Amino acid sequence: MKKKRINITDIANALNVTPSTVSRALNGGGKVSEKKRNEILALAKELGYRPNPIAKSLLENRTNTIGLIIPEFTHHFYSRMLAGIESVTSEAGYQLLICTSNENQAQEIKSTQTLLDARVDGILATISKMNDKFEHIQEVMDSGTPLVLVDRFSEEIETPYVISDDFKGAFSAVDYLCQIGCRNILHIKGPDNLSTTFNRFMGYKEALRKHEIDLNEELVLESSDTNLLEKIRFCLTNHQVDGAFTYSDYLAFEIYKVASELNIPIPEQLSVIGYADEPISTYINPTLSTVNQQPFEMGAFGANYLLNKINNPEIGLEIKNLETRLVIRGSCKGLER
Amino acid sequence: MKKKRINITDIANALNVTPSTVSRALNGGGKVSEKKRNEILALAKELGYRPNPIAKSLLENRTNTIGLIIPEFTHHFYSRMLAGIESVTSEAGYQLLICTSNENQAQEIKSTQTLLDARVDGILATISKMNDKFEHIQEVMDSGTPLVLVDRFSEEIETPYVISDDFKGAFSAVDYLCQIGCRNILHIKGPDNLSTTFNRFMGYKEALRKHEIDLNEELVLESSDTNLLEKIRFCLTNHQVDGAFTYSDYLAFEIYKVASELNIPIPEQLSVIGYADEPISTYINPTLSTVNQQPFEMGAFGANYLLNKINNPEIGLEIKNLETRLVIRGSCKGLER
DNA sequence: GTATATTGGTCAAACGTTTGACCTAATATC
DNA sequence: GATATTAGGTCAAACGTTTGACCAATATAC
Repeated sequence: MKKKRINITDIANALNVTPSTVSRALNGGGKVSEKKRNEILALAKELGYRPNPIAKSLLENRTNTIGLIIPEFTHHFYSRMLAGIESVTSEAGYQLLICTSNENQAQEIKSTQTLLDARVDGILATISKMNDKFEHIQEVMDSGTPLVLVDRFSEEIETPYVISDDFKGAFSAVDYLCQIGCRNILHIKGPDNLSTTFNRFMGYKEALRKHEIDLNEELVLESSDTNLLEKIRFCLTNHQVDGAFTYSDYLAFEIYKVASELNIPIPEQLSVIGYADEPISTYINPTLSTVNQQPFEMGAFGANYLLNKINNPEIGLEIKNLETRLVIRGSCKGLER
Repeated sequence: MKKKRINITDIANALNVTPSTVSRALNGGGKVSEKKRNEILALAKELGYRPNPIAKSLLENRTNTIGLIIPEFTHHFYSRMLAGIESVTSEAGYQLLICTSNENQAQEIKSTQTLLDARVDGILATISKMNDKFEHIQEVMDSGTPLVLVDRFSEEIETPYVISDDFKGAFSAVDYLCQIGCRNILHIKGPDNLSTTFNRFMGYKEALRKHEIDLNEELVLESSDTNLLEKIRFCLTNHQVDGAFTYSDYLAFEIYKVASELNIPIPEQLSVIGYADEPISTYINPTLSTVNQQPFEMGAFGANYLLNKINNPEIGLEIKNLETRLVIRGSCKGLER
């Protein structure tokens, strides 16, 4: 059974003043003599008074809470993002109400409803992979609740975004591969319909163009392909592939698998760069070069952005493209030779 | 600017009834004619009425929110645990307020304060690694807020626990190593002062005892040792080590490193079992055998336990020891041979 | 035909806090 | 000495909801 918390009226009664006076004493709003104020402060401290934020919320129509919707907890990327978000919100004295969508639109809809019902002051969300309906997002925007979307972009929703610069990230990776001498660079694309898939592919193409390498369509594979391993095997065998850039680190591991099978040494004969900088990358042999998306910074930036928007509702819609960081490890030849 | 939400009084005014009637109509508490109820329900739906949980909280002295304190987001174990917790709380219609301690006691203290201030209905926490003060935990208990601790145990705190059965987990691993014929089994202990470290070590010893193998103190190393690699090297070279059981998967990778250096083939000459079933384990070569602690189930169980305790405050203090699951992969010889 | 129960509602308090409006006594201004 | 100002408070409404107490009208029981 919850113990009764002492409240402002208890203090008021004990000192024969009104709750208003106690409130003003505690919040420093003039109108109370130095003597009374000290008495009140002392008693409040002694009794361990802590204001009830619920009463305050009801009155002020704000909860000091921000709502978060993420697709999953279990991906390292989202964990780091979450850590970044939490570091900012907790510092700013905001609480964090968390929901998952499990990449499931129905659950995402339910989550937005939950957060709106809870009267959060703002929402930070990563839309789920499978999305074709946007009414629930529109409803959030219509409600006047500040909304910032992170990580994934959708043309259909006009709101501030904080995303990672996939184009530049991919470009930097493939540019590096070209610089170390790769000429036949394989690319494995991500899931269809994701802006990230598209942008990384564009970055790949742009880097090839910069180095005057013709795009070879046969070297572009789809991760969704059911016999992806087969296709990789075919490419490695027949196209003198000397470099590979994959949509994710996990896809890079598929390349490792086939390369090891075919006795193609990495990095001597094949340089590989993945994407996301999964922790696994440093444990695998050889350690995997990759593009770090700085998810912590992304979360932190998004949270700051949202807090800003909460306090300055007139802030417009902006798309913030965060820098990535190319991390070169054992899976690539070095630059100097 | 937040749009005004329509409330019970708006509906009441529109239909010329009192808020009480609307409330009773919505909550089905008799005393309202079928006709009026339908009118009210229809209008509520049309206007998109959603009850304000804050007002309800103030009145009922419960928030339908449970608070969570975890040491980190970024460990796979805690991510999974979090997922388990969320699956239960969201299903039960509870919200989740999340804080991190960053394994830092000061922050843990701040977090408990935050959660108590927020008037959460219960707290689920994993105490931070470094803990010597317990007043803040005591304060939670004194406040009458139901508390369930997960993952880590401390003798100093008397409250329900949901922990993983480290003793049995370790026992099953070492028992397996013995069964496949290992006789000189190395163990690397975890951080001092952690109950998990102690219990896993006890499980290791008990399994040796079962198989009538004398404990060789020289085969027991400390992960905190600054020249751990050196020590492993010494053991592998001089003690004919044929099995290894480590406090964590990461420590197992240290063994991989030294074994590869010394050209000791795994699993032919050395079988290795780690602990925690990090996702990395299936990507490393050879894939690592390990003890899965079922963190998702742990989180789910803890959350269920807490919800139960919230609704039945008289529930006593129990220590629930969850089963682990031994996962045998490429780093161990098979049972039949 | 009176007493009683039932139906369908209203009223007001309560939850804890803040805040504008008001009040009184003392002090300052001229 | 009359008036204005100030300091130090009090009062009550407000936030949105629930709920026990009350009430009037109708239906039921005898």
